[in-house]
Amino acid sequence: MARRPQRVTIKHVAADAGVSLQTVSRVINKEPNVRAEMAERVQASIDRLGYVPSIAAQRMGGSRSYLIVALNDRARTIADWRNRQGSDWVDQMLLGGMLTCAEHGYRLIVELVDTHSDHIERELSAALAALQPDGVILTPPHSHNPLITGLLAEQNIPFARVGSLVDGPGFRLTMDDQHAAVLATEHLLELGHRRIGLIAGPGEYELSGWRIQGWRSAIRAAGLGDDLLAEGDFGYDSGYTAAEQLLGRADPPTGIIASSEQMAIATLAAARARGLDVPHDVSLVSFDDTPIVRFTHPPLTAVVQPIAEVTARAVELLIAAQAGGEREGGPVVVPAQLTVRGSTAAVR
Amino acid sequence: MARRPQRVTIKHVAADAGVSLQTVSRVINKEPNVRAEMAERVQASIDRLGYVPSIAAQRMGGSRSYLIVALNDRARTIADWRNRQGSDWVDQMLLGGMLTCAEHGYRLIVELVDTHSDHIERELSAALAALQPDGVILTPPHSHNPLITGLLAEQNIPFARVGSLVDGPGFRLTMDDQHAAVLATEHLLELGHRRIGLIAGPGEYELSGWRIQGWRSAIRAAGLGDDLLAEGDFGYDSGYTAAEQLLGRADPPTGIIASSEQMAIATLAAARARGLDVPHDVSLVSFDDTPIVRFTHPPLTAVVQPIAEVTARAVELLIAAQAGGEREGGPVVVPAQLTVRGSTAAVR
DNA sequence: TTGAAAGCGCTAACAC
DNA sequence: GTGTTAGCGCTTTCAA
Repeated sequence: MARRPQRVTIKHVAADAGVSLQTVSRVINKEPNVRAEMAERVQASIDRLGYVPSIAAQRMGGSRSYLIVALNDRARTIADWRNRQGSDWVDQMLLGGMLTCAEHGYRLIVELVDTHSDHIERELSAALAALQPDGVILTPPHSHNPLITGLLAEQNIPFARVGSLVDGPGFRLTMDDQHAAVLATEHLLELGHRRIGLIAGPGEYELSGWRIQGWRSAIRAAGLGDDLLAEGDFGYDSGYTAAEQLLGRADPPTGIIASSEQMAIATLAAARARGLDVPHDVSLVSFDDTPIVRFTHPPLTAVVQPIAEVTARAVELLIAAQAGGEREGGPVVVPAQLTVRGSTAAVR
Repeated sequence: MARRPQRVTIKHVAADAGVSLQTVSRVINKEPNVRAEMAERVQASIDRLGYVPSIAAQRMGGSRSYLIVALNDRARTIADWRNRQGSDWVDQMLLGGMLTCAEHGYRLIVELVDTHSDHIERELSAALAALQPDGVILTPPHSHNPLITGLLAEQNIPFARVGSLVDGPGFRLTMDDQHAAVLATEHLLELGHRRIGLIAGPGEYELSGWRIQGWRSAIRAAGLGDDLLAEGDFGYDSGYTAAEQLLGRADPPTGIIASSEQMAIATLAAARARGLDVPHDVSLVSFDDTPIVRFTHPPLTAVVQPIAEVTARAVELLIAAQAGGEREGGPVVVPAQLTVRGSTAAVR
């Protein structure tokens, strides 16, 4: 490959504007202590020459890298992709994260790491060393992994923990899963259901517990028992098993809330296999509003998780932290909502 | 924010191994002219210290940036995302691109640019200046945009053109849309259909033409007429209109091939609105095997486009080009396949 | 085969 | 307010 052509550098701008490098640098970084008139002149040169700073050079100079890393679970992400079932989590993260990054001159880089790997620290350290990101977004189940959070804290890299509320360093963001579970449960209660089951996610995810709490509190507030609980791993097979377990009881639920899209469609299939009609024999709520759940028959009532928005907020927090804003306070909550579709109906 | 802690740099490794910086650099970059014994010693130090080179510094030193940019159409990508209908194109690109990048120590960065913008060159130049990627992947309709390809060629940045066959610089990759259209058409012919319509994509996409050619050649080979042609813009509304147009004819098709997921589900809806049963009154083939088309009723027979694999191949070509391999020759073809589902049946 | 010197583009720290 | 100096971590010369 031939060498790259001559780039426009800060030097060219400085020469063009007849000022020092430093002044140009100040203008680029919107620092104070530059006369407006001077700033304008420099900006004019920048525009004329079409100068854009190299982020590699900026990073080398000791400033930011303008890179934010989104860390996802490798196994789950790849599995979802291969299925082409796109839990669409990554898609939504990319949307929210990347657009917000772009607004601030940052880029988002998606990285996958093994959750259950003993060399997780090495993998993460390598990524941090290579990229030197200005911030990291952690998604469950990484969000509360002390190996990860510890490393990040130690290296003084701002990070956001999505879906985690346990104490510790890092910004915390949630979609208020507990409240979302309450919404879903109350929706079924209002339709007259008295036996409402929950297929929870794996205990390794904090949000699995929150959803159980929300479901339980709503159930109890209605004076009902909370024994219709099963657990899956978010995957289809486990959802099918859990649904069978619930539907096979002597007192089966008339309404089921499934903690993931895959478990919801598995429940749909399990109900159908038993000759049960959804929604008339069993109502079903999915905890994920993916493209798929809107095209099943019937389309599923679902908890809409604002993944894109949460990621956008995470990016903003990280960039603000970079800029020196030492935000403190509680977690950022972007509440999920319930979208009612054909899979829930009044109890027969 | 406090400063970052001391990183492990090439200096530490050099000191640890008792060699010069240059020797370490040679080992990192697997250059020849290093005695095996020496290389081993240096590698041992690298491993022990957990050293990973900074890509910013590598880039500054005049070497690669280890970054590959995937350029997508802003408006379409955002619209798809917002719908949460994920044409899942970006998802699949990210999968294929990012995993392959990771294998070679590269990262993939997704960038969005406006296709129909007059400042497209400025947008692109800015991204190139900031990131200095080692390669760029162009997706339709950017793949044959001379403003873009010209700029890239001029700056000597290797790039891959997905879904474009027109002459010019850059690697060309296709999923053999023409053949895919033949497959879809022949499938319908084998089912006994004699009136097979095509809802083509917009002419601005090269692949729209290829699909028309494939459909036409198969139709003609069967001795049939090729007048059942309508055009959409890949979106739902245009697909609905096109479907109405075809189905409203005096001699409506008994089989329709739609050039996108959205146009396929629009056709499904249009058929249903006319009281037509799919597949018994009209058979339907989608040109995109997204999560959604497998959950419509009936699930759609679809052309499966190997987006992830094409992107993976593109990444490999770009990295090889970086390394000096001046590959020449024809386009890389990763053929699409047909998956038969419930939306196609023998003609009644 | 190895090492020393210079420089990539930018910013921090300091001087003016 | 503005300019000067030094240096980030690495790779490219070039010399040994």
